[in-house]
Amino acid sequence: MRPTLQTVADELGVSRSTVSNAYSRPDQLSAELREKVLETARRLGYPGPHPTARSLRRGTTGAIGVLLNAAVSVAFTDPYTVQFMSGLAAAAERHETGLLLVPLSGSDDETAVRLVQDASVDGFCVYGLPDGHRSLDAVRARRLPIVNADRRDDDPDAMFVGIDDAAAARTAGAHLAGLGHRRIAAIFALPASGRPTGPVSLAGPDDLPYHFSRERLRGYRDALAEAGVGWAELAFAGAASYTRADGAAAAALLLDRPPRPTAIVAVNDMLALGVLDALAERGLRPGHDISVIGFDDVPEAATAGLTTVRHSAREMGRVAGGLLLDPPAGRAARDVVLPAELVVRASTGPAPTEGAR
Amino acid sequence: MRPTLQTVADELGVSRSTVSNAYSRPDQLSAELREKVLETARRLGYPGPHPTARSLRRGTTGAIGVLLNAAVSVAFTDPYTVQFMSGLAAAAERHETGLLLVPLSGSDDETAVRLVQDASVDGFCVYGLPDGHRSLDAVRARRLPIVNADRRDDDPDAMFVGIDDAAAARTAGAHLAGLGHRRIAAIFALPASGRPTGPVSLAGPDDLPYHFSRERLRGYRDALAEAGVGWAELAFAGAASYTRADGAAAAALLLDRPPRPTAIVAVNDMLALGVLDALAERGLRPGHDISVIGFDDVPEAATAGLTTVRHSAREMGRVAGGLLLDPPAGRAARDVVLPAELVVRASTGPAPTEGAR
DNA sequence: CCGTGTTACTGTATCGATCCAGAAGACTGA
DNA sequence: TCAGTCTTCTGGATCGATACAGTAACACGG
Repeated sequence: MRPTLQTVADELGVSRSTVSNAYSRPDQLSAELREKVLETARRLGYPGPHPTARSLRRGTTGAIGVLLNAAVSVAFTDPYTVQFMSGLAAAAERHETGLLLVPLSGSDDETAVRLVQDASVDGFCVYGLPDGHRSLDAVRARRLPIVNADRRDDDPDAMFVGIDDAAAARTAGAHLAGLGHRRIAAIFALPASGRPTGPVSLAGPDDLPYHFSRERLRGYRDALAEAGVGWAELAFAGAASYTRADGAAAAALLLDRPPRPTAIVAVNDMLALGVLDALAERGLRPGHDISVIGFDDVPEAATAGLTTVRHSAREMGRVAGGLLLDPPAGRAARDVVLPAELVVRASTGPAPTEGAR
Repeated sequence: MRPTLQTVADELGVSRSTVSNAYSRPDQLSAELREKVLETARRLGYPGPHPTARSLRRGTTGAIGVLLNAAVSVAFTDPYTVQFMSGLAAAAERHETGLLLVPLSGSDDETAVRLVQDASVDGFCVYGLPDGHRSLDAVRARRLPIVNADRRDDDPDAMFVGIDDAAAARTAGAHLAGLGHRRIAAIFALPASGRPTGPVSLAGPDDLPYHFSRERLRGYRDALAEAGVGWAELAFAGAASYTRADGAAAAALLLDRPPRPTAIVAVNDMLALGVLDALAERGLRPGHDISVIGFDDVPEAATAGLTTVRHSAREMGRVAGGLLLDPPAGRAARDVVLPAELVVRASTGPAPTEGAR
């Protein structure tokens, strides 16, 4: 039988409490006895206090749950997510805390809810889930600390970390407009509800289920409106996921049917890189024939010469972890807005003059 | 106060067991009563059975622990690890199981042990830890299922998944020898014991603390010995970590002091890609001036034209998860050796004739 | 020698569920 | 009709620890 505290206590003729204290509160017993206890434990093959039992009694688990928007298996291949996780992990390391990845992806709603309910964690980091995802109710029901990363919802108790997406997008939009672009298309992704990549009509940014996409599109809308380009004049394509391949597929639809836009904005870099792929396939020169703007400034963006909005996913992860593991007292401090800036690279340039090509 | 099973039971005038059954064993009570219980629970804001309490009673936690060799924060940036994790996550998803990342990196030995002891998991996947890592004893003491990925140790109970590293390396070594290479150097990494990247002398492969490095070097040794190249004729450089940058640094040491090798083999692709970087910096042509072989065939290897040994990290992760979550009956089936094959690309070519350059 | 502390350890209640033996009632078949 | 089975629900034991109040022993100042 697996040895327990009691086993060790009996062997030594001391009380269970004393053995427990030997592990968790060394100041509660003499150094000699403690040594004797630990030695006996070693001899009996007692691996130390049972983590689950300890968690139950203590009321804390030493782990935080991470809810990812995509399949864990996909998330790992997305550089932005990887950076975010890397920051989160750094924070967890500092607090000697584990990271429990909750695989929500393939699961139906019911399973997703159960997974959230069953997660032994002290708090949740919700990363990029679409609004209204079934698991969100389950998360709230747990009444644990929650930090939303790159997303906001109507939960007044949830903490937040992210950037001012709308403001950043406004800057990017102004940049485009300043270059003379008027025929502009936008690419975003829609949750994997089986919806195919394709052109869509969009009454307004509010129709998008992802907070960051929504805000970013809102920023573009405002900036372009200021330049005299109305919402109705924009073209849209919805990708099936936030991946490069789907970005390329979405771009293809925009490029292959007239009127061809002079600029394409994507709500993140992966989609934008896909756009560049689609341009390359067609022999179109980014920044000359068609301007492209991404968002996030993942490492590949620099290599590809992609104009984008730079902010630090890693820092965001770090802050998210900090908020969960060491929540600041003030309510205001639980809402962290990180800086972001437009990085102009070769993928944007003056709009080609009408009929020049 | 947070509602418990009892709260719901009292409200409804039924027993605690019945409420429990409503959640966990629907066949044990009538559909109507179950609906009433769930409805009451919803009304009271009861989030479902407490995961920790349930785990304690049931004896299972619904999560598996992952011990990574590097800082979690670094691991996420290594493509091979990412692929492995992606496979592991896929397996976890299928079994509705969480993945608990145990951040061992920055921690001193004592902390590492505590983290392992405190992890609420049903099993451990040990991935690429160096032999003798302190946490390994702690893992064994837990007496949980263990699967070693890409590593073997002397624990007879541990399961295994990996490839036949030595055989694969032998094939690669034969390839090099067949191309006429005789002045050959090898690059590997040493655990982050503060040891700097630098040239080292190595009595034999056995001195390496990483199983896979050891085996791979062993394979090269055998193949080269067969071609008449003795161990003493080989040059070595130890990198501080398995990263591209450290690979480049290690390669620099080999390239900048005569006699310059005609071929450099690295125990993984990241180091090898670093070697290519170092070559590029010096205007040396891989496959002409210097041949380079990696190991793993990460996606970047194809782009870089790197000759390497292909095997699937993703599949390995998947198998590791399967072994943990659904252990096969037979002892033999708990030792899975996946296929691997040499992929010859542009980075290897005939050895330059002496003094040709 | 008493009162007050301090140190070192014990014992019981408790964390929040699940398990399992068993009871009560309904149903079945001969 | 009555034993036997099924369905539905109950109650107590239990998982393995920690918290906290309490006790005994010893020290120390006055």
